[in-house]
Amino acid sequence: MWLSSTARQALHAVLCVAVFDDDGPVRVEEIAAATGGPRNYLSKTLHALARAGVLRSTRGPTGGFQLAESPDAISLEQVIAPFDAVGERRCLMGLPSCSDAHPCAIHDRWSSVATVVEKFFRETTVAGLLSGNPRAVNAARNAILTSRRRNRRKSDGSIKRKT
Amino acid sequence: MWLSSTARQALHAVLCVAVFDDDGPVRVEEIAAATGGPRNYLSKTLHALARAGVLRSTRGPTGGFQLAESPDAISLEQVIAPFDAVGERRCLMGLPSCSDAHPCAIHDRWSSVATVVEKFFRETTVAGLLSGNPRAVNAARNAILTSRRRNRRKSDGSIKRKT
DNA sequence: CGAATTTATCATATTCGTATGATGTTCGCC
DNA sequence: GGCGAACATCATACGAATATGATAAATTCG
Repeated sequence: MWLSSTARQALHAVLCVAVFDDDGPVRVEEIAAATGGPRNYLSKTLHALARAGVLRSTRGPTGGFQLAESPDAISLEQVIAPFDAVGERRCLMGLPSCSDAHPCAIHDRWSSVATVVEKFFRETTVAGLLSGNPRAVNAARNAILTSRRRNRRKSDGSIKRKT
Repeated sequence: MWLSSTARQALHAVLCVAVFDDDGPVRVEEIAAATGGPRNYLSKTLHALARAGVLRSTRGPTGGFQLAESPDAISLEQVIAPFDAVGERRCLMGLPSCSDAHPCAIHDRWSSVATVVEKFFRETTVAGLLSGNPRAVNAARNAILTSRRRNRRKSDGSIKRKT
């Protein structure tokens, strides 16, 4: 039950990137340090998010990952979709013939619950997360910042455009 | 997302057994035929359900699986628990420190959704499934019955106690 | 241009859920 | 008791998700 490990990493990574939106790209190394995930596997995950149109990647020095769109245009479903099919509802017992027309014994009761879950992922946006809990957002910022401090990034603080 | 393959098999199997409650035990072979699942793996799954106190198994001829308790005393969570930890809520992003006291950026919004899901599995009972959709229940009965007819079980119809 | 930096990608390993086949164990019945 | 039916269990295999390490490709900057 619940999300796969990769989908969780993806959500966490997108939050890390979103927190630094308008401050230039965030590197894989920094995200890996902040989330504790494996670096190269994370790279693959982030690349998939870029292909999905959620992130934008730039290579070379000063490179990294940024949001591809405005935070309020990115739903959690978009972030999770490449790794975990949260959109397509399936029969709780795996019956292939189960549908609204030919419901299994659990279908009706489960449908109303599944609808709530799907609605959550579809309607919750990255912007919603950012505005929801300032303390958690600051914690994410700090995780990235300490990673930068450790590695003495040349461009520390100089790329910032907004704050 | 959603249930593991094994948990789905378990749900389906319990439904098959429940449909024949009071009609004597149902054999693994019959359940496998009805669900299309692999026989020995199903055996293992059913055994786990027996250990969990959901089913009762008897060996030898006339053996098979029965419900261990009354259908209204068995929740879907009990059926799923041995295979899929649906009870323990986890942080959507995998943060180990995430809790009500130290919520992550998604925690609060997600909690209310997760509560609905957990409540569903905790409060929906096997009896509820049986009473919910007579046509689906009949379909399950027939799947087992045709399996019996194919194998010409000696005790066909002779064990029935109620209907 | 050349060196440094960073993402992209490939080949391979590990782990876990799932599945298979063979064999052991218990039970009912003659 | 002995035979056959049924669950129990073990050894093994397969595949997908996850992870690792090495290498390629792109970009910046001096």
